[in-house]
Amino acid sequence: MTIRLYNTLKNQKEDFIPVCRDKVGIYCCGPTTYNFIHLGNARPIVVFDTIRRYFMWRGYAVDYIQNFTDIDDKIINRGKEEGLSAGEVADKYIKAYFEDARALSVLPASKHPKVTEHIEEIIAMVEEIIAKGHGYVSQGDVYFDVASFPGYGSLSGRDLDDMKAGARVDISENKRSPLDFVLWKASKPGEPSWESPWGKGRPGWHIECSAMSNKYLGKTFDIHGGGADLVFPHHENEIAQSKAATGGDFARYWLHNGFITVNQEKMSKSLGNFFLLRDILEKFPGDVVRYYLLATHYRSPIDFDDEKLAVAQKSLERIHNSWQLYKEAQKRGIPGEDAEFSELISQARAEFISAMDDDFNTALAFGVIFNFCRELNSYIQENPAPSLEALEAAGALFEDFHAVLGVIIPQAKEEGGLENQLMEIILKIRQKARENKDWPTADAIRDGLKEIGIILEDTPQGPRWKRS
RNA sequence: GGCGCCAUAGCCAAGUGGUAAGGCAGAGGACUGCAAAUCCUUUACCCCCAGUUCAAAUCUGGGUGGCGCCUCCA
Repeated sequence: MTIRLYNTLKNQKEDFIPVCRDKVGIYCCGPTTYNFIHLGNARPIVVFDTIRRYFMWRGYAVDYIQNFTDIDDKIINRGKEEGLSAGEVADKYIKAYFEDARALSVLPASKHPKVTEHIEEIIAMVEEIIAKGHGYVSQGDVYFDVASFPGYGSLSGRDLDDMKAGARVDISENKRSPLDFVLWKASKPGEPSWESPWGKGRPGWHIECSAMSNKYLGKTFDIHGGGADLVFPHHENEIAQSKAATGGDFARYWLHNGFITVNQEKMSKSLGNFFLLRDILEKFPGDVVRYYLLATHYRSPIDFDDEKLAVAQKSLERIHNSWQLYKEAQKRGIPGEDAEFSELISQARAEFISAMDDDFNTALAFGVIFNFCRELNSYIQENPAPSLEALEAAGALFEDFHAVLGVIIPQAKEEGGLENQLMEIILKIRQKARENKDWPTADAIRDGLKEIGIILEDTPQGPRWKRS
């Protein structure tokens, strides 16, 4: 079975064939570090983390590169507002990025290269582009000569004439054509700058990804990911630069995630309708946010509001409850196998793989998981002495789901020593009351606990509690 | 003006030719002192019109509605 994925380059699903057997190289455009990330930024981070995890789980050695754009006009401006240097702004938000990513169970990339640490490579690539006749110097700036590159527009499916017709391209006297874009930008006095053959300046907005992907993944690699709004011009320009400079194929497969909208409008910084991830995380746990992002296929748009997260939380609880029931069933399991139930487990695993193989259909995969949970719950409920072997297989399947999706197994409760001891005493007293059919006392304890944020449930296996 | 995407139950959301996954909400039932959790049952002819086909939510054409990109943007 092969993994199929939707390639923006061809506008269709294709079988995934890696450049190098059993290895996958993925480059994903990371954030520009001038602010905390918002929910819209979080989507590609979670989506491509999941895709990366799936490849790993399927046995590929994955090289996953996600950059930080740590020098840029917006960072410089932000520094002026906050009274910090550009470097300090970048450091601050890179640190914040890792905190946010961890909350969403996003694994660190194989490498997180920064633009400012790859100026040498960038300059070398710009020189190469000029040497091959695709770039030109003008007033200390270096531009890419779009007309010199025949394939320009193939990713975004547009042709040069159409774009010229649109009056929204930046007109600059330094450029030969309005479509040409900056490779190297002369710096203004007081701005961060680096020495180059063309004078002091800094990299243009697209060259960094070409230079860094080339350094870490080579001139031809497997997958390039990012948000759909990067298709044009960012990714189009990357293709032009990279192919012009290296002569390689650059990325074989281009994957793009859809947007998050608010009231049917794109969530974006320019519209001001964005929600910072850290604000959302104050109201909802990270795994709920991650589940919410993965409950819809990655290419579809998602509309956001608080209720959606509340629904996501309830849905995810269903999975977590099933995990809890499984843990409890383990305690009363008996050695031996159960062929019928084991068959259901392998079926669920096969369905999960088939869903994920089909362009990483996490929405379908969750459907498989919910079905599996129902079957497992039934099995546990109907069998006073469930098969340990079957339960072990079920647990392994949960672990597998979790390895890919990252939200299946609830985060372990902290071992609050005193809290646990107190709860033990309280539950013992309440149990006495229940035995005496003193329902008012039993209910008063349960209600009282609820008020301080502890949910108590009486299950056939005894009382169970958790912090709400 | 150019290019592209989407339209499935009260809400969310899979499904891209063979007669509609899943979640939330709702209704009924089992279990329970009650509640929760869990289980069982139950809720859709897939925006409209025309066409292709033995067969279409799924393909084609037209229409309506919504969105995105073409400028920094995940």
